[in-house]
Amino acid sequence: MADIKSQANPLFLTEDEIRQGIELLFYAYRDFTSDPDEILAAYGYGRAHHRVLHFVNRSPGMTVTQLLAILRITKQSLARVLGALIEQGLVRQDRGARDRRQRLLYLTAEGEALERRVSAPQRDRVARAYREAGAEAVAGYRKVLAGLIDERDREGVLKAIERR
Amino acid sequence: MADIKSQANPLFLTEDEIRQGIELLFYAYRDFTSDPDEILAAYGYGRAHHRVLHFVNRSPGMTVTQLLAILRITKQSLARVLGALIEQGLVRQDRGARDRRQRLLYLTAEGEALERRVSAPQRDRVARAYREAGAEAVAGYRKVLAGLIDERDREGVLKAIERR
DNA sequence: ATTTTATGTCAGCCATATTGACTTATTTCC
DNA sequence: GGAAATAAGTCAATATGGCTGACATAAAAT
Repeated sequence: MADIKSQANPLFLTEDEIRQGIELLFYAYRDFTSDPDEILAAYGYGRAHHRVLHFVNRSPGMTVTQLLAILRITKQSLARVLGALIEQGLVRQDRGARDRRQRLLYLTAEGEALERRVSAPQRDRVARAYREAGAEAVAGYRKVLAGLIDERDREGVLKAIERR
Repeated sequence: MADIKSQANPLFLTEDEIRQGIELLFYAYRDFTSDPDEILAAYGYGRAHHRVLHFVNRSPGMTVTQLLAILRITKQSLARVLGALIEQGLVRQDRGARDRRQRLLYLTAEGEALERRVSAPQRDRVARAYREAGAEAVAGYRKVLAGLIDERDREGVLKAIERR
């Protein structure tokens, strides 16, 4: 039916097809992160702050350990970023009720406002790409990206993403 | 036919669907870059070196200006990385024949060998994800990622990626 | 009671990026 | 032919976001 060469054939993947898939991911990620980066720079924050705002907003009450596992950075690295956000009243910490060692993380109203402002163009970008590509393409996008995640924690990540 | 809620409906995108698309990209990119990072660390190189090796390998004879446009970094940032690769015999520079101001970039045999070694697990990861997702999903993946690229240079990027 | 876990903190280091200023060689344009 | 623009390189200073190692405290688990 379709031109064989132009189709991604699952039984015969050329090195070139793979390379294209790699480069597309590079370019998409490059531009996908550029919007928040620009906005945050004006506030004196960076990409690392955005990631914290995003995931705390997404899972209010998450622990520091959970956040570290998601970001895959050391607690010393997180400390500087998280400390700044707490100090400036964008993130709040509560002791865990069940486990009082834990510090549960929440965005303050101000933190939520900044998160929304910073992620707005990023959401718009994804929404536009989704609309233009169509529902079927979006399903494929999700399927392939999920397959790129390390297998050992793929299930957990997908569960976390889809939870609600 | 299918459950409406589980489908990405192009006419009614919920904020949650968008957020999931954002997070999937974050996780996929995080793991996608982890393989080369680990290998390169053993050689005393970093992610920036890998990007140079990748794109010079992909487009032998490209100019410094072209590389800067792709990476979206300053020439001072590139200088350190590119300088190290040249110094250690992984990248070679030739004067442009048409424009002698240009320095055309090529990988040496050694550079090609390292590029292959470093990108191998990354290629394997993408190949596996492609095979498991199937041809239709791959087409969707490509469509959405292309839509995430800045519109002003989307056409140029796609042309560059698909050229061969 | 001991060990493990969750979190925090100090200190030092490295990689990657930035801005700004300036140089050299070459091409392009008038 | 001369001025302006372009391609590339370089020096200096700075910021950001990571890292390792060492150590401390509180609370939970064994």
